[in-house]
Amino acid sequence: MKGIKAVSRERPVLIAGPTGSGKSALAVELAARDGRVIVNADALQVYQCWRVLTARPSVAEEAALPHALYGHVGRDQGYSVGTWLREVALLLTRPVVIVGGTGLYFRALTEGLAEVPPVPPEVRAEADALRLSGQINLMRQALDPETAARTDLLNPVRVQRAYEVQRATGRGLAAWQASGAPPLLALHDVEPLVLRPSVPWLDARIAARFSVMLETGALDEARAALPHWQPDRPWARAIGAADLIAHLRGEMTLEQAQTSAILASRQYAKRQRTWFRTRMANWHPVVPG
RNA sequence: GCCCAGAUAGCUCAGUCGGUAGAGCAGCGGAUUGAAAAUCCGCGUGUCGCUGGUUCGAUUCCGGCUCUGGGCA
Repeated sequence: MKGIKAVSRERPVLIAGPTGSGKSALAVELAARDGRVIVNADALQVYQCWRVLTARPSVAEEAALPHALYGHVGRDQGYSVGTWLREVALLLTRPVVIVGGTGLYFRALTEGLAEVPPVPPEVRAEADALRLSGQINLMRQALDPETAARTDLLNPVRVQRAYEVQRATGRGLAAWQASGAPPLLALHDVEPLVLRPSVPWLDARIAARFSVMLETGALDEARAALPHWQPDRPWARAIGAADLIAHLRGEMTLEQAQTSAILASRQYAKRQRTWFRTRMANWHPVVPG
């Protein structure tokens, strides 16, 4: 890939990019050149149960160079930006290239994440019950004015998060977020790269990639996940997972599952593009292809 | 060849008792501080198949034509 020579050998490198844009290849190049550890910044590639479906590096690729935070989380373990950030902090003693597609993770890394105590499982369970029974209003009403003002009150999961923090800590989310924590890696101390492929180029890659996934075992992974399938769990949110499960259950043809998964990937890539465009405007753009 | 039903947004369709039309999906734009590959918000001009007629006015009613289903031969 062009322009790599200009990338500092000393500073940590961050690589963000939409799904299928070729981030991993770029990370490998820089890791090989500078002896960096490749650190995952993708919310789904942390799960052990998916490798092919989440386009995680292969066993051979993981063996060839040091990788961290890939496939190290079990189905039943909780995981979040906070968990990820704490894990990354422990890795920064070595040269790294942090690569992934999760904008929120990069945001937390370079702008800091408020230190909010963890929400106990019973509070989460209570809030889940409220959301699932459509009682968002009850949760909305429990918020303090400051928190309510900066929360998207039409978004159930945002309301639930604010409610959970209020309930668990007796303090509003806004108050917690006001005491901002310093970033682990400020933008001016790193080499921030963002891949910005053209839409047609990426669409073609996404479609081709899903075919390769099917040829290299995506269905086997889905088959293995089938007995444990719980659509609401974070690991089950991997794009294409629900479609392949539906196919294995005889609810749709493989072709339908493929079409649906490719569509979902394109829509995801679009959301990523929006994040990168508006929130990574000062990152260094790299055009692949 | 005849009969019936359709032809409206990229797709599937609704609707207009005649005053130039609207949903879902797709697409586009946006938000996004602990489930983020999640979740949420905003955006709808399209020869209403073509062509005559009636009418102040037709996508809407009438005739013809074309195409697509289905049926009868």
